Amino acid sequence: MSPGIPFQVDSRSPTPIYDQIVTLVTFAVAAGRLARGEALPSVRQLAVSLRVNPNTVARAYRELERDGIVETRQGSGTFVAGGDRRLSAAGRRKALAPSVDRLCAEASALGISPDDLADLVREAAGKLSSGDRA
Amino acid sequence: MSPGIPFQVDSRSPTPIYDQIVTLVTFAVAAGRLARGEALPSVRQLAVSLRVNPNTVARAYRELERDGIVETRQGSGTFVAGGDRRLSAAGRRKALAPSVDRLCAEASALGISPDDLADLVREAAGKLSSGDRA
Amino acid sequence: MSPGIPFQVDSRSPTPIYDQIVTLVTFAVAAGRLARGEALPSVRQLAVSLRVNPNTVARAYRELERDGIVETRQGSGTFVAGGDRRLSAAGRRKALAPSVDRLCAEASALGISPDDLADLVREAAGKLSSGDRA
Amino acid sequence: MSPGIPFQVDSRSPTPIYDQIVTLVTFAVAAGRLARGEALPSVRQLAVSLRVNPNTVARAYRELERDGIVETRQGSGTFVAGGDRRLSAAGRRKALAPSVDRLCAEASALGISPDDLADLVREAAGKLSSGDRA
DNA sequence: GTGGTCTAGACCACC
DNA sequence: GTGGTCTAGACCACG
Repeated sequence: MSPGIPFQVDSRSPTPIYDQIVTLVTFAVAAGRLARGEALPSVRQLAVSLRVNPNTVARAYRELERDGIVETRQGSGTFVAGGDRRLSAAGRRKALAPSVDRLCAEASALGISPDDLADLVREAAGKLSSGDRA
Repeated sequence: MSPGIPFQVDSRSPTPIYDQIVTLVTFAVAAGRLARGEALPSVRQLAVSLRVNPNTVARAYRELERDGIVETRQGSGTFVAGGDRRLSAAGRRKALAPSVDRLCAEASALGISPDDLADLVREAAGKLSSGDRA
Repeated sequence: MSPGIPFQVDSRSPTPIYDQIVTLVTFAVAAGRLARGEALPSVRQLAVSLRVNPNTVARAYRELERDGIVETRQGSGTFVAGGDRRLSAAGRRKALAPSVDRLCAEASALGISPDDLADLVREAAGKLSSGDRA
Repeated sequence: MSPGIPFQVDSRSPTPIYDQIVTLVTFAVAAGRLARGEALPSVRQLAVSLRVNPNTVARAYRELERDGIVETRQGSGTFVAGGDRRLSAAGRRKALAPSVDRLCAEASALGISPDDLADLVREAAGKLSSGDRA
């Protein structure tokens, strides 16, 4: 997972941290950036790297397992599960829609035009994808 | 306020509803879309329109009052407060930054490119601003 | 907190209950009777002890947090915040002045002399401080 | 009434203004400072003198009438009612007890000793009774 | 166990 | 009509 997902988490967000982790992993699998059978970082590793309580990571992994996204093999670690969870380009756009809508509502309230907002987003996303972090 | 804010709220969002209302009103004032002295919808009205409990709206208004964004006059209603709370264009962009970052992280995990994301956003924002409703 | 505040609340008072709680805690901190870092009773505990709805206590704690008087740690409890909020003797007398004035106005209307009033007050306060209870 | 009651009202108090007026008049009658048959100031007069909405004074008079404390005679004014509502010294002290208790609780939370509190009160009451106001 | 949010509905104060 | 407080009780997140 290290060389893939810009894995960062916002502890001040109202979205629970474990939920942010679930979303990011789910999305990474949907995008094929985490391949079938690939190992996820250990609970402790990821907890350290995200500066988060290990319980929180453990809970995220538990939910991912419940969703069939990952599998835990006792004593060996957590791995991306077997079934194909990749989404088409359209499916991935659809998965992102609620977040997009929420941002647009805020931008609209702030009086930021669609074009200006698109520019802001392109710029921020560009910065992210150059300087990734696991 | 009628012709101002595209006032909609997502009850499934992890962000508390009262917080969404606070954000939207704060942003609308920052953008100058709610003018000084202008009346906000009554607690009950807005509750009906958002399909939310009046207490939830009341809490949002209470917090907005503590923040000095609005003033309430007993028996008369809630109004945008006196001091100028408008923000410059740069200030408004900055206010939006955390939400933009969050979206970009999700898009990155989904493997959506900055350009594609920007297009998605422009499109969604465009739709919103054409068909408004308070 | 157990051996600290004579914590009682008057539900018939026009002063909202949550406000009475805020005042009492704020005063106790100002007096140094609640020390920095000390735990407050849990919301549910205090609610039972005051025979009040938990929501009412929660609201008081929320306001105290916004005022920087206490800090809440999720899943752990509510604690007196770090900054020093203690007041000098003069400051504490000043904080009490409005309540004193109000009582004096009532006593005056009742035709009770300043000396008699002082005696009444000394006596009532003495009883309170002997038989405390949180 | 002019030369009797230190008639002042605190608009920031959570106690409704009309209620403060009711209390003060009731107490003045209990003390014998307003005699049977004596005229109260007109609604408008008192409203001006207290800088308060006439409706508020009118409501106070209405409640006083309901309580049998005063009588309204159409076209002539409001007067202290017939029955003897004066209280003994003990009765007057008892009427004041709730207010005394409330103050003592606050003082206790502030860590002010009964003796110090009594001094504060004597001083404030003394000032009040020298410089009265209608 | 902790605090946090939300709903439903009652009652009060003010204009 | 307006906002404000309170209760009762459900459900969630976090440790």
